[in-house]
Amino acid sequence: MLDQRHARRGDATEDLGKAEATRQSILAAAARVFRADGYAGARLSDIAAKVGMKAGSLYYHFDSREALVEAVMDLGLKQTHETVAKRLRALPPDVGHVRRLEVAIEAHLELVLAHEDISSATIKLIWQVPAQIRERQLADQRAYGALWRKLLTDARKAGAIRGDVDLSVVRMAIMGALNWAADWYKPGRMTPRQIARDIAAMVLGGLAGEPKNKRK
Amino acid sequence: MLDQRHARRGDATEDLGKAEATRQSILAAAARVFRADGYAGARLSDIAAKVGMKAGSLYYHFDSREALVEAVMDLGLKQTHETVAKRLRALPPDVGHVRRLEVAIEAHLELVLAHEDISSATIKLIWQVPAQIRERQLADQRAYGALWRKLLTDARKAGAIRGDVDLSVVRMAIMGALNWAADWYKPGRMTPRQIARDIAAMVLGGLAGEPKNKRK
DNA sequence: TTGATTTTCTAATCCAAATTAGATTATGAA
DNA sequence: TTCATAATCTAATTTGGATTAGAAAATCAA
Repeated sequence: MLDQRHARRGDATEDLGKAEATRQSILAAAARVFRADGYAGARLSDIAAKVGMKAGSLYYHFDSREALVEAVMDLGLKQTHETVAKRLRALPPDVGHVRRLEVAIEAHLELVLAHEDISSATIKLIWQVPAQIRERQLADQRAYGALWRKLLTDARKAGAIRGDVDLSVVRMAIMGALNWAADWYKPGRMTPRQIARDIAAMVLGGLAGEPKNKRK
Repeated sequence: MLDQRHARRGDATEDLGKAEATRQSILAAAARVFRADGYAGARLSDIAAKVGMKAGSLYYHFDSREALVEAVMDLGLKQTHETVAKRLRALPPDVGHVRRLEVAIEAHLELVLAHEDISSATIKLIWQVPAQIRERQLADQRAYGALWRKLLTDARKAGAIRGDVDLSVVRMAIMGALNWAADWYKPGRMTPRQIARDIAAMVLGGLAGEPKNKRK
């Protein structure tokens, strides 16, 4: 479909052909608009304008508004999953379970708070989007959920985390604490990393009592 | 506007006059529909049907779709705030700070998970609704936020919670963990109270290490 | 250049709901 | 009963965007 005979040099990120390139920028623009205005409030014309085209032209790249939002979410989920997984893989193999959780929390949160990022749009959209799209999306999220489930069950097996709480609840509570940040965070006072540390400290160490390791 | 000469007996809950009574049932129906279908997906005709009337008739009670959703949210926020505050007030004055936090967490979560409740609709709607409504709503939430802020700062002053985390972050993380539950919770496996206990255990005691008080 | 193909634009058309106007029915006081 | 007002209904009308069809413009291999 795309004739690429001509495009055979440069790195993988650059070399996508024109259609694919605009497709990407449409996705980026859509993510921003959907994120800012919500699924209901986002207009195709807004998205198109951000890319410098007219609403109708979007249909050359996407079949419909719904197809577009679904593409955004697919990409966002994949990005989140891959980024977190990569950060975990990059850890030395002897790193403790609690530290691994801490790293996962930081990685996820940084994606959530990344300005104009597709990951955060995805998170916000999941409960706004038509039910049918949501079903598919939630199904896809299982794989990412599994990553976290494993993180937690491994930690428990090793005795690194307490045994008296339901791990599904814990997992969702962590997701909630992190994802909610997409909504209230305003850049300035604190960096994503600082926020991640505080949330990790609370989740892992608990609020009650004195800190295990006094920070700073 | 409402002639109540005739309605001068019975308790306060019963005696609202017809208009006010249907207004209430419209709000309840709207909460359910908005909660289930999202702001974008909810149709006035669905809401009207649930009350047993036609879409047009809603306009006798509310100026517009937006006015309706805003009324739902106002009521939901007020309900949440009042319920949590009441539960805290009901506590003996010598109850410790950590326990007070625990109670607030339980109360909030039970509202969030209450089936067909206006509180939970409000929480879900906040990020779906048009920006202008959201602004007003977030402003109103400050009062409720202040309740939590006080809970946390009092606890810290008393040395009941660790001193090395930002309390705003903590507060929002707790809200996130609790509010997110509105989305994933399915009645059946666990009760809202059990979930609340696990989240409170994590937030207050931390995941790492053994539980302070082994449960059950 | 040229023609084929890809990409975008313009200008309808479509459509699902929100909204409104006026008619109709309920209700309760006299 | 009767009247006035409250509450609802019916049946348009409006509206804001999504979607589409066909006309331009851009791109590029030859």
